[in-house]
Amino acid sequence: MPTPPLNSSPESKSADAFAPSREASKEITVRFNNAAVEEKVPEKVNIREVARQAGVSVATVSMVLNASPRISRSTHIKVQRMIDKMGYRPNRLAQSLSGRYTQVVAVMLPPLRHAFADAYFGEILSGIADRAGKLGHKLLIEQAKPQFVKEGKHLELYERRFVDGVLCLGFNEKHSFLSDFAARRYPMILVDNRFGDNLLDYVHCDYRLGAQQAMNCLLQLGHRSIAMVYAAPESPTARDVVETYTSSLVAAGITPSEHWLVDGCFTDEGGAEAARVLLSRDPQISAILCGNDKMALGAIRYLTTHGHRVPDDVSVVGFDDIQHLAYANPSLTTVHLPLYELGVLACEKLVERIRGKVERVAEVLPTHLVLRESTGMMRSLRS
Amino acid sequence: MPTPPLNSSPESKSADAFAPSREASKEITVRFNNAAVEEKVPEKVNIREVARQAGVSVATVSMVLNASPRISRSTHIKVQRMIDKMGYRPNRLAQSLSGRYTQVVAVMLPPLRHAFADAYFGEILSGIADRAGKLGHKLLIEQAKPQFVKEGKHLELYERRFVDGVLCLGFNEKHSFLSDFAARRYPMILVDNRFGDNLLDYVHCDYRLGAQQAMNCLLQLGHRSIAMVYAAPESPTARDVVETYTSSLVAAGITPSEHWLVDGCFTDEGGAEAARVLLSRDPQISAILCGNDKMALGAIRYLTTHGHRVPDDVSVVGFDDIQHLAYANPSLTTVHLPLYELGVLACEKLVERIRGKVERVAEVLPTHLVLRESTGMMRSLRS
DNA sequence: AACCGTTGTTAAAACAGTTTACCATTTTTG
DNA sequence: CAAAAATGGTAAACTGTTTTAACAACGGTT
Repeated sequence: MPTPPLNSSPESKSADAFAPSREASKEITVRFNNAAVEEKVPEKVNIREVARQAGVSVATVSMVLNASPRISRSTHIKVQRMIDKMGYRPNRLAQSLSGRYTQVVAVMLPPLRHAFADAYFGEILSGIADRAGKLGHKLLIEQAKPQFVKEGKHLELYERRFVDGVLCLGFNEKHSFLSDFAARRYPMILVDNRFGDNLLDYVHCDYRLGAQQAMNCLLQLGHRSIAMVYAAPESPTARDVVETYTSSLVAAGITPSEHWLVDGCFTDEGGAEAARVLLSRDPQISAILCGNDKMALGAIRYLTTHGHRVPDDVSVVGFDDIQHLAYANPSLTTVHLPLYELGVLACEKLVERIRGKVERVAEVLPTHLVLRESTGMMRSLRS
Repeated sequence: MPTPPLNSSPESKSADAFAPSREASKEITVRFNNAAVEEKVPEKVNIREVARQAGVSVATVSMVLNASPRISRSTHIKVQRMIDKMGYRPNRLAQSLSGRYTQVVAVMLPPLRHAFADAYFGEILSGIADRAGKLGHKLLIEQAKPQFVKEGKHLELYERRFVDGVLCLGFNEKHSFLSDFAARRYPMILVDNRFGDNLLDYVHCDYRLGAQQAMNCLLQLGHRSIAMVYAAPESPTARDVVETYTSSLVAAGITPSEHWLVDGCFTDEGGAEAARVLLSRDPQISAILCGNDKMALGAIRYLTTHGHRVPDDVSVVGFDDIQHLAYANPSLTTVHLPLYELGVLACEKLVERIRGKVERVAEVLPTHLVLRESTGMMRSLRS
């Protein structure tokens, strides 16, 4: 028995907040039953029927529904009352067919086995879902399996009018099919990355700033031999981190060494292996900057189980600030990425783009460093 | 820099498999460009236009699209060729409006802060997404926030024709609004739980079997003082585990003690705290059965940091078998829940229910125990 | 030769809304 | 007080499909 059902959740507020919902759902039941009683067969109540019962035209009901200013107050009330009485709900297939928008947004995830269970994606998704809900949009999720792209289903999303726009999470420059969207001017925003050619709309965290914050911290603590576990060099934002790492060293008068750079594949195990390789290459290393928290955790696990104390011997800094890691031992100093906010922003901008309010989306969100226990002063400087 | 983008993924197969997609998307580009060249303004090509160009009626094109046997081979080919040439894609809003189904299924998650980043939900979701894709269905995700339910949006999902059916993950008997679905005969399947009144369709893992497997293991290892960290007593499947735990003890001639039962709230920290409480109540306890892996991990963390060796002093068994935990130290013995398969089955059954092929869904999937390092023989029995 | 059953196709009627052009009333303006 | 403008509402066209009933054309029976 898995994951906390509502009421046993840590934030019991959401559990309490749920209580009224039961009454609410009862109320709805009552309302629907009333409708059923009054009209014997309320099956399939449509706008025409409402218009007839209210003694107005179909156009009038439609305008009431859309709060058109051309309808007088009295008519509005009369029609609205009938709508409520009959329990009428406009069919959104018909609305979208005749109207301009579907009010649906797709989220595309990469074809990783655990894409749906990922803390990083999950945090962004939460932001997207919350904002989409507020904007009255529904969310469609797709995993961009090779087959899916091969059959052109990503374009079908628009062309068959499933959605108005797409948010793409976890992709990088190698996924060139993303350019198909831009080529057809279909609204699409790349989330937490960008393309080198800058033709795609994007919204991402300021990885340069984040890397700078992490490096400033380590340098101020007196570290000179600072290694880095990177990943996914095909991702521009990932390259930002490596470049900033290197230039920070140079700016501090330190000569970067190729021996200090290892690919950790963004995974737990990759991070552990990277730590092993780094220390075997250069035992002087006293700090490691990791491209994400998972790799940082792997590195810490390797270090602590192989006679290196963290942070006494080696300091470790991560990237992401994913949940449930604040409790790790030692807890992880990491660059906090505003992923929830990023999701919110991405969704907001996408809708603006769909509505034609903006032509181009290119936003960058600031990061900040969260100081915890995995970093400490350079050995030689401690009193 | 988060979660592995495709190509740096551990299963590099999916990365390789992705390569062809780029060519595929290019091909599509080419095809669309051709269409554009041939017809100047291919904007909004619809079935009427295809019919005109092909010299047949609209009905004929529709029947070709739906592979009706009433269309002759020659006509079929002629029309299909025109469809391809014009790059025509049927508008699915119109299709659904006129037809019976939307071909969309909703997944409803509880309003937990990290519902989208949860390993347990994620695994089920993967199964659902894969099967939905194969069945030609799209997936809509909703979080059942209190406000959402209060406004009756869960019913709107059907009534405004957003979806044909709903899968509900992570809910229990306290969420009585779920009964609204059954009351209206809207297709809905409760995933990995059931309701006491048995009025709701469900698909869940065999928690009794799982608990039995875990208990058999511990009893065979010689343990007599076996505690249990449960959670969410309002969940019938969670109760299954507690009941089986108790009856197993009785069957083994052991008198269950209330001191052996603590609520761990399904969380990491809850599990740690529960372990503390248990051992303070009864230091004799030599084994702990936990209602999920998170709590088991928390318990192990507490034990190992407080002078109890796992499994030498205390054995721990979890429930779920979530990924990335096989590498924990010590690795966790746990009851494997077939969550991916559960998702597949749930989706499959929901579609059958939608199509009227079945009246009722009530399926249970078997579990199995995964033996790892967190369990061992009772101290006194070791040689 | 009149009748019947296939076979393949079509016109027209759903499906359920939005939007536009137009038409009466009123109200305001010159 | 007539003309112009504003107000409130409506009929009809439109969105893009599926489905049904009807209908030719044709070969095969009596």
